[in-house]
Amino acid sequence: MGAPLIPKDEVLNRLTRVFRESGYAASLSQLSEATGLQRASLYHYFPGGKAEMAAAVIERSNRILGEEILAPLLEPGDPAKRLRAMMRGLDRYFDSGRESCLLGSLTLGGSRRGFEEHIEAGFAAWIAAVASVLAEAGWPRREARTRAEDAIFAIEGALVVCRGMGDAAPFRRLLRDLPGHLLPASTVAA
Amino acid sequence: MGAPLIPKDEVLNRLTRVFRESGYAASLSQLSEATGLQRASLYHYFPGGKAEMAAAVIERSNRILGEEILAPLLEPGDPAKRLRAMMRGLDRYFDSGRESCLLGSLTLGGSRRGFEEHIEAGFAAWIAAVASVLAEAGWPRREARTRAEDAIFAIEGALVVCRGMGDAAPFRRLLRDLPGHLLPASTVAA
DNA sequence: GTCTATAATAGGATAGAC
DNA sequence: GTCTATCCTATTATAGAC
Repeated sequence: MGAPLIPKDEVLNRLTRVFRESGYAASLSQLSEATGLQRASLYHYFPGGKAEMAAAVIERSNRILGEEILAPLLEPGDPAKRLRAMMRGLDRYFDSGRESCLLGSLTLGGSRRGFEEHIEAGFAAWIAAVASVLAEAGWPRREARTRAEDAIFAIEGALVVCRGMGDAAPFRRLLRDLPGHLLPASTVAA
Repeated sequence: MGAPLIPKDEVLNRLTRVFRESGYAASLSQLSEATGLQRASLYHYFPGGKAEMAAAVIERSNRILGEEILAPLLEPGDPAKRLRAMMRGLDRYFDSGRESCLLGSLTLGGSRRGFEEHIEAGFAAWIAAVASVLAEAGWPRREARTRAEDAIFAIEGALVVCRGMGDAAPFRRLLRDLPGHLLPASTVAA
């Protein structure tokens, strides 16, 4: 005893899995089992308990979203290609529709717990990044914004429905079709 | 004591509210408070406990979905008008984006509880009804099906994102725009 | 059909040894 | 940094009176 069993980053990975699957209803038993750490050890990393674990997991998830999925959107180059790069990032992140969205899962259960602003920020950054590419692709600002919202709606909804239907295929189909639906007609083939 | 305080249908209404908000993580305390019935009285109506309450609530919700929201889609008349009638039904059902989707909320938490097929059936009926109208409006069967899926994705996703952002306006905007996006160009103005 | 009372279990969190 | 042991509360569920 004394030496870390796994790096804190790996602890966060495993906590994330549980929160994605169960939302804030995730129990300390589940979180303990997933990490291989006893309850008390989790409190060493997160003195604030479950609320702090959830907050840490969201903050990190938002950082990864920005660095690994939204980053391609902000680089120079063909907007259509960048959009397709984001779709590939999402396919990986959501394991082709088999994994839930952490932000979406944590919206359930209403009452205040102190990480609402992180959820809001995550969705906002995602929408803003997509809107920025669509504006660059030729859409007026307003149109780019609503199309970006629609894109995130479609992705989040596909995850919900595919979970409910027990079939992830429609999620993969959506990722394939989305760039063509979002871009102006003239740039689709680009 | 002995006489029913409220009709069973009203009990189901109130249970539904809680499950929509909290998913299956809803506690018996919450369900008891929402109905005004003690735990033991809930077990009188639902001997199978929480799982039976959830199952009853979904079955009834699916019936209402069919009768009050999908019914307009299956009547004769202009497809565009019928689609807009469904949007009005959804606006009511989801309280303009302020209320969550019961089916979506209950997809969280992974493990088997015996009502997965009701969730699946609810989504399937919804998609099939929309696809049927879109086919009638002129789309080939395959195209009608994928557009119907996309419609349900958008609605479910908008509910999730609006919950996360604390702003229901984008949901109302989506309901306004959807018919125009779903129908063939020639029929949009009809 | 509703209640009070109770049981048994699981939940979140803390103290303190090593 | 991890553990065992413990605390208190909440949870699900049942028994039985009225």
